[in-house]
Amino acid sequence: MKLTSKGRYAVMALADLARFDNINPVSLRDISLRQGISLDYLEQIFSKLRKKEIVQSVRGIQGGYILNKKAKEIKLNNIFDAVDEKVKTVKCKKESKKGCNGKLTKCLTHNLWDELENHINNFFNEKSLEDLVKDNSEKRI
Amino acid sequence: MKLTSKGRYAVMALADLARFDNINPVSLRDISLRQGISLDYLEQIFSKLRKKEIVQSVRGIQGGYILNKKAKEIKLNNIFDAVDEKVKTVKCKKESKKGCNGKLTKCLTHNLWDELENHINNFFNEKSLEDLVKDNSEKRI
DNA sequence: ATAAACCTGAGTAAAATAGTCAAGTATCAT
DNA sequence: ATGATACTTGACTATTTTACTCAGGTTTAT
Ligand code: FES
Ligand code: FES
Repeated sequence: MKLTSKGRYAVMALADLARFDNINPVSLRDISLRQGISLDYLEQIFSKLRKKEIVQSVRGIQGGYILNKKAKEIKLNNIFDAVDEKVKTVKCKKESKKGCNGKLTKCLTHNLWDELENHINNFFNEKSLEDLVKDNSEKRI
Repeated sequence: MKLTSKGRYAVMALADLARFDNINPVSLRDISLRQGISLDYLEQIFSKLRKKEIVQSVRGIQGGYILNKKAKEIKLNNIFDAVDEKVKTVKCKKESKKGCNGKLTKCLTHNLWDELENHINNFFNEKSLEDLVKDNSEKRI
């Protein structure tokens, strides 16, 4: 059970963006340099974030990205969703009537994994970008 | 973020074992048939479970495996540990002084991932095999 | 005009996963 | 004794996923 780079970098990059987007758009190049993430990879990630309306782009020179909502309103959940980092614990298709064994009953562990999935998603639903930035600025004092 | 087969099958197999180990050892062949898990794969898994003293083996005809502790005392945590299904959310080495960026400070998101890791592990620490079996026998009534 | 920066899609190397395969050894029922 | 059952071990491999890279655009401030 591990976090993938895509999810990790998306959150990292947005945390960076949230800290610096006060006045001007933030360029991916800057984020790339500050966070040590490949520029090409960032572009992939931000393309998805833009499509899900988490960020807005500003083209041209001096351009970059800005948050499309308040940091408080951007939950980790939204970010993960945008970059397709999904929490998947059950093996069966949830909406299907069939269990992972192909039978009509759910397997012995289905409920357990389902609980786990909820447990993890609760965490992601509660944490916002703001929490992240706050947490870090507090630490810097 | 997903669960791997190894972890999933380990828990599935042990849940099966916990339900049937009243009198006789349970053979992997039976578990394989009931749960639809490849016998060869089960052998890999149970080898690890035995080394971590979660199950005991009984060789020869009519042999199989039995739980080495009460179902109540076997936490998901122990199982996952045994089969090397580890929860890994931070990118850096935890004990290292360096962050994932190579710098001496931890990255913006380090604390977040650490919290997440704890959050997930709490779940695994609380759930026991007994919970699983109970949950399922209740459902069957 | 030109350089900074966004935008898009394809392609690929490496790692992890999810097994399979082969060749044993121990024990028990008969 | 002996054959069948079932555990034991280690190597091997196909598939999938991940984590990028690369190449070629388009937009816009200066
Ligand atoms: S995970 Fe849903 S039935 Fe097994
Ligand atoms: S994850 Fe620990 S420093 Fe980035």
